[in-house]
Amino acid sequence: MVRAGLTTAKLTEAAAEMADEVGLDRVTVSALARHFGVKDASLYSHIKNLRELRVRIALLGGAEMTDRIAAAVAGRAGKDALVAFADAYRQYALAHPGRYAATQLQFTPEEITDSAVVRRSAELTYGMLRAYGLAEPDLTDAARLLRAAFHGYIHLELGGGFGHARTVQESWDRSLDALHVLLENWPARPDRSPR
Amino acid sequence: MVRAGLTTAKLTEAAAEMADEVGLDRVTVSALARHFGVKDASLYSHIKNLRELRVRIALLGGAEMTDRIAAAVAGRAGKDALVAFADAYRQYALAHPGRYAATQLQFTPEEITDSAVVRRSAELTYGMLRAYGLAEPDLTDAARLLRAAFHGYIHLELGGGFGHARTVQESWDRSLDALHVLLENWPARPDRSPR
DNA sequence: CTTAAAACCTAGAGTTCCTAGGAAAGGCGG
DNA sequence: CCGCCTTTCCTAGGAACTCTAGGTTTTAAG
Repeated sequence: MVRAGLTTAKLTEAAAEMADEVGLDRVTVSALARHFGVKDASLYSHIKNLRELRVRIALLGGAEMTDRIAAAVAGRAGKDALVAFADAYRQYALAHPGRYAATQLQFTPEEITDSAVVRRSAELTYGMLRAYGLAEPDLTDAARLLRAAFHGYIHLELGGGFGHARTVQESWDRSLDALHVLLENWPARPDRSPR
Repeated sequence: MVRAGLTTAKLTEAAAEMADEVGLDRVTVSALARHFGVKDASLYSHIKNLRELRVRIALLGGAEMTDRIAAAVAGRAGKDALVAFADAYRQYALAHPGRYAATQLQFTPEEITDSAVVRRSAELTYGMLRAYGLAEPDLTDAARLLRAAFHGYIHLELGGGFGHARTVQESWDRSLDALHVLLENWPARPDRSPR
């Protein structure tokens, strides 16, 4: 009998593909074992449990995504960089919804501490914002708002949360215009909180 | 033997409470049956399946949330309304993370068509934006960006996606300031797309 | 009191996650 | 070539969960 020759990497790749095709929640250990023509129990030599498999999908997706974004923003600044970042983000998420969904799981610190993905992603965001000349803590606030807007948009789009009257692409482009204007006119901080 | 006197409404309420306490994915039919001291199969007289239970949690959460938001924005306009809307949104989501998570499921059209929640939520958003004097399609674009930003912020906050150096509350307040400025200075539409 | 609906039950099929311990394949030194 | 050891994959099975089919008991209305 010829063996499947499984490795953790092969399992992760197949699981990621399956997640993109049928949805993350339908990636089960059983389904993955069936895909390789192998018994469920055989997978547990390569992964600790289902949770670990999902975290691996997330780390794979996160690394791929930051690679695409890094390539997109390279050599750009200001609005060019913002649009390139955002479009690369959105295109990856739409092309790989399962991997993207995995990146949105809640992680414990030890699940991601040894990974460079988080740090790299933060560096990219701050680099993209550099041209706008913001200083801390405005920089952090702006980065958080951007991340939230990007993720929220994708999440709503994937979930069908938008009607069809106006295409999402048009709204997305106009929202990026608006966010660019926002970053160029980031409001001055009040000396003390008026609220 | 005294009967539990189950109804669909009681099940939904208990399930929602359970979701807020232990997380939506740990709300199971079995756990709910145990909670009422009843066998699993007994619940299927009141709910069709687990999916329906989750949808009901979502509709309950959505209705409660729009009620809170409606009360918060009543009598306010402009930035007051924006801040009231956003704060009510965030406070509900943080106080009821399980219900809120349920509202983010992907629904089929027939699961929500008979519900007024979606329409009411849209009305609130457009009403809140009225003072900014936007016309379509800018109104739709702005509404989408706001929804995305709110949801993205909450999602990242609940998932622990933010570091602790700066409190989320501060960033949130500053982001609302920024969004207010943005809405007051929504960029003019280009006659033809320059991208 | 009768009766019919509603609430709850037993029994069981099928899926999934995961563990424990055993067998077989492949590579390595002798 | 051969024994040996690591890795890969297996059988067996427990526990939890979803859901169906069909029966029994409670409740309330006539």
